[in-house]
Amino acid sequence: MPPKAAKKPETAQKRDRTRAQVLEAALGLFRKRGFDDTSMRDIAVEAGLSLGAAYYYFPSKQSLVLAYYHEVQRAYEAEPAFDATASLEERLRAVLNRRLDLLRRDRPFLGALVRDVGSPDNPVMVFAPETADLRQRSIASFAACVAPEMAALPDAAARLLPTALWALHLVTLLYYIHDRSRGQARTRQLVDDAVALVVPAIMLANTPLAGPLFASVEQTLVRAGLM
Amino acid sequence: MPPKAAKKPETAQKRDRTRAQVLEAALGLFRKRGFDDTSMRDIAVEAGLSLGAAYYYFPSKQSLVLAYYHEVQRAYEAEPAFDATASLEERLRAVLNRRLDLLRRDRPFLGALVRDVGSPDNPVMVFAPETADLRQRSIASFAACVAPEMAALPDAAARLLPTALWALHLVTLLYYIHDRSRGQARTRQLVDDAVALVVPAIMLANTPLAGPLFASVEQTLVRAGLM
DNA sequence: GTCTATAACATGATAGAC
DNA sequence: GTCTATCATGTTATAGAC
Repeated sequence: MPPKAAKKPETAQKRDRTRAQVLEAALGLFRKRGFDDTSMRDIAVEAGLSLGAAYYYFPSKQSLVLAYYHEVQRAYEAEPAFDATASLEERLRAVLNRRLDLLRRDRPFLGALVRDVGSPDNPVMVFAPETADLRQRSIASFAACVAPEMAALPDAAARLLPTALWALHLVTLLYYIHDRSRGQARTRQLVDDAVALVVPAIMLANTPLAGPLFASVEQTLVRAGLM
Repeated sequence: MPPKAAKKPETAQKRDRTRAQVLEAALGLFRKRGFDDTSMRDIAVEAGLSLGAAYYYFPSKQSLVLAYYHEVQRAYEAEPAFDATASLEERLRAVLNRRLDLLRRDRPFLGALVRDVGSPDNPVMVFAPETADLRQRSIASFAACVAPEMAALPDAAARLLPTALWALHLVTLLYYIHDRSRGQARTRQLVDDAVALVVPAIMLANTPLAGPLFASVEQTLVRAGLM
């Protein structure tokens, strides 16, 4: 029998409920006052618990961030982001914009969440082993978006494409976080422009000249351990 | 007369000396024990000052990071990184490797320094207005490296090139920080590979087909306020 | 064994005296 | 300019309730 199996379902349910309460309290306060201006004590009070109890469920403030990431990815996967019969351009725009939509409410505190991108020791950073699962699921969702085109592409290009699109997604997110334009219109424009540039590039990957180029790029990334 | 002019040169000198002492103490401790394991109290003691006095010179721990950035850029500009008669490939490799060399001693704590990349409010982040001067100087140093080629390129491509190379530099730095291979050999390999990919791309920018492409890219970046 | 509460610690940062 | 005192907060230790 699995070691982590719940012996007492009711207990597990209570546990999950309390945990969800803490996360909910945290996100509510983050939205109202920002990440840095919300202390673990505030979160505990809001959740009706003591500080120690809050730490029992979330061993660090950053772990609340990780839980939030999971929540966002789950929400994304909950319903399809694009119409499979639409054009490549439309599908890409739909996916990238959907991700922005999902984060819209939380944009003011996203900056605090994604910090520590550069710290190799931080378990919550975008490239950490601890977030590999989320990363893979995110890349897979881009693969699903361009599945028809991937089938037609040369192998190396096809293997590169989903990760490349995920990287584009990260860039748009970073821009989104810093975007102070009304309704973040500039980010939406950037998405449109970037997609308009990327689509022809994907098509060009089918030309014979592009073959060796993509193979070289892939070799570089593989050598670097990035793929 | 300028408002910030030194009325009493001796005082200004002492001030600068004390400031330098604090920075020196901080960097020494960062190198020995890492950024997070060095407290402002440790730094103050090492510099022979009280905590409050240390904060008088550096209003935050992050401001020590900014001072460090300035120091590195100054060191880079102190002597030419490449031989102007060398090939484009050699020059690019020389510049990128030189920047890694300058940071080699401090690599273990670089991760802590570059964190907060995503926080719009952090004044020390790579894209903040407060670091615009450093960013411009860094981009300019790449422009100097490819000056001969820029003259031969179409306008849009020429304007894009230095910033693009600076972006490549940032990527190699991020990789360097996480690189645990012996002597960070993998980063050096990545630099070689990336330069080998980039140089032909720069040459291709001269073909008539590439003209509109670069113009589109530039328009996108300008629209986004990135150039 | 599962959960919760209280106390204490370390540290970044600030206020005010001199 | 420099110091001492103090605060706020992330985190840990520990004791005990159920």
